[in-house]
Amino acid sequence: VPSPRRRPTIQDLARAAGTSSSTASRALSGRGYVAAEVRARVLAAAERIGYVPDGNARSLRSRTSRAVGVLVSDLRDPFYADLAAGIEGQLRSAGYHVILVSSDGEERAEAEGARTFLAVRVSAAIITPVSDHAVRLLIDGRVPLVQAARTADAPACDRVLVDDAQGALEVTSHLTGLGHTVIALLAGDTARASDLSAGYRAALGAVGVRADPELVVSIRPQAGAAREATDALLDRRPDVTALFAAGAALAEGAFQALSHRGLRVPDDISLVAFGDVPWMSLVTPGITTVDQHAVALGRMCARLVIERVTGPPAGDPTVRYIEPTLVVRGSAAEPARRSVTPS
Amino acid sequence: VPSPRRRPTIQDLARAAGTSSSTASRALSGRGYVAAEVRARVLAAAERIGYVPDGNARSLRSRTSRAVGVLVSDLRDPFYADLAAGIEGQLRSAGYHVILVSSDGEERAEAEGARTFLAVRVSAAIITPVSDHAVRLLIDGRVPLVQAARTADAPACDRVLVDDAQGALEVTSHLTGLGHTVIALLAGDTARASDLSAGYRAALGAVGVRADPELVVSIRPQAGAAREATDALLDRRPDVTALFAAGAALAEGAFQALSHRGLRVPDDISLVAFGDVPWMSLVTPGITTVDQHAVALGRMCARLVIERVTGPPAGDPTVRYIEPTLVVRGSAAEPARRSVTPS
DNA sequence: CTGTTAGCGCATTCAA
DNA sequence: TTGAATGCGCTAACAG
Repeated sequence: VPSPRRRPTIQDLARAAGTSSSTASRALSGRGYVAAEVRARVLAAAERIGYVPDGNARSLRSRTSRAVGVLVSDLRDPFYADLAAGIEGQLRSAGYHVILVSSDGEERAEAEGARTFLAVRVSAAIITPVSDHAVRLLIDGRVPLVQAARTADAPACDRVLVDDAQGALEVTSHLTGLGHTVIALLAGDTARASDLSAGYRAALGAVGVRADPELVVSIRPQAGAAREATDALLDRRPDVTALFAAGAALAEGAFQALSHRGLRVPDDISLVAFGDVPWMSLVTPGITTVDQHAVALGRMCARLVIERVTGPPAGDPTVRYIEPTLVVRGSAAEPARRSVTPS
Repeated sequence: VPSPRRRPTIQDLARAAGTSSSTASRALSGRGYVAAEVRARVLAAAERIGYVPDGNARSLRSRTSRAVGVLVSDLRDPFYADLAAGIEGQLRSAGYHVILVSSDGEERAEAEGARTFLAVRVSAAIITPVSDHAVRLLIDGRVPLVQAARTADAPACDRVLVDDAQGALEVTSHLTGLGHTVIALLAGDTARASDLSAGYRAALGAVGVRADPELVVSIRPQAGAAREATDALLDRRPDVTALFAAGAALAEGAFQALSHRGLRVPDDISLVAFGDVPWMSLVTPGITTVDQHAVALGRMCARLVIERVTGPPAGDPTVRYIEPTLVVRGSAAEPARRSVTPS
């Protein structure tokens, strides 16, 4: 049957089922009393005439929506893709749908995305903000908010964080356990850098070595920058025996720089990373790193946001942590005696 | 100022600007006559009181929406992530927002997603369907549709496709050009497989060799399956000198199987792929492959869908092609004389 | 248990 | 050029 020009409304449905529209509405939503027999009749009619409730009208009237805004920095980055996938799956199975914005790290796009969320009356939002402008906008608009994996310094709201300090501690300890003491840290200039470097310093401290500021370099979190930085670092400090690249893209750059220099991993130098992406298990040797469980992180964000939407009013902001896991592969080994240093 | 409990409506805005709500509406939308001075006053007031138009009310009344449904098979797959990123960016800059569903390849989720799109009255949809159920649903609902990178055999609609046959032809020709004739094809059991294998066969035909059916294996498009299949294939046919893994995940599995067997690439065997993902440029040697330009593909889908929404009524279904590009790295070389075959 | 009534916030007639 | 009136499709009160 060629469907009618106009989409069937609840009135059409009511007519087809021989009831009033409010009864039809109750039958569909399950709220309020409806005779079982009538209910069945309505459902059957809906199926028959191909009735699909209009979400806009529904939201308008009921002042709620099944939409959740999701704002990530860059969908092409596997971390955010996994995060988004986790969020989407969990929300979908709870009956919500996702409005997705990938800001490409641009403040402009972020703010625009936040405004979109306000406009469509999302019932909540999950974001990984680079600036706090978007956060402000959303909070001012009274949108329940959870921040994922970042701690934009500004206003307080629910967060789900990766325990960056713990992860960095573990992977750095792995290095010190192997005997390394001259360990360089390549960190991205993001909100997460301070926790990461705290973990790094803690691990060094635990074996009685003071972090050397010259070995800590902060750069844009991109492979190209990491390549250059690694090169420069190694020129300056040929005594480093291990490199901690605190991010998947950084590890990529570092890895390239190392190969390019003809340095063998881990024989000549050890390399560890933060964040697990496919290539790390494909190269030889595999990269020892820490898995941040991005999908699980996404799921937890979704769960938290649903609690906030369906649960009791406010309460204090919640912070939950995802415990990352050390993944030992082959890229870290005991330091070699490379140079002719007397000692 | 702590914003009021209730979000400002256009009535509040009208009051604040000293006009009627209809004038305010015209001032905001830019449709119809409004004195320049009044218009400025309204815009200023909107800014001041933090007015954000209610998208639901707007859609309900105007029977249009700025939402586009995007349904991909698996966000965690870099191809779909890139595709989604391309779509989202292009749509956003055209003033649309994205409702994203990642179906994880499940028909169930796909259909559910399609129903969501209908419910929220998206003005169009872009999908990579595994079954045609979702396609049907959307077409029956008169939703302008473009299919991305897949040709679900069922109903005709706009499509943007990767020229799979051409890409496969190029990469296989690269192999034959090097002197290979015993080339195995590892293909996923997807809608794209037939074009891919057509290109493969064409390349072989061009140098006068008939494709050996025993060398063509069709499997689930996953690394694990590819690992096993590669192993089995090499046991059966130790004479193959090159492997074409027609998909990034397949290439991953094949690569692992090869390393595991202690086969050196490309000295002992050549490997080429279809689809470019980060690890392919990080391993040594880099994997020779074909770049399908997923982001550009996404952008083109978005452009096409916008044309359909804003342009003249219908017209015949359009098909556009993305031309993939051969990326030569080091994983293919002249075939070695490995076995003691008497020539 | 069911039907009637009344808007949700907005864009669009139509008169003025 | 502006304002008053109307209803998009639905659900929440209320009365039966």
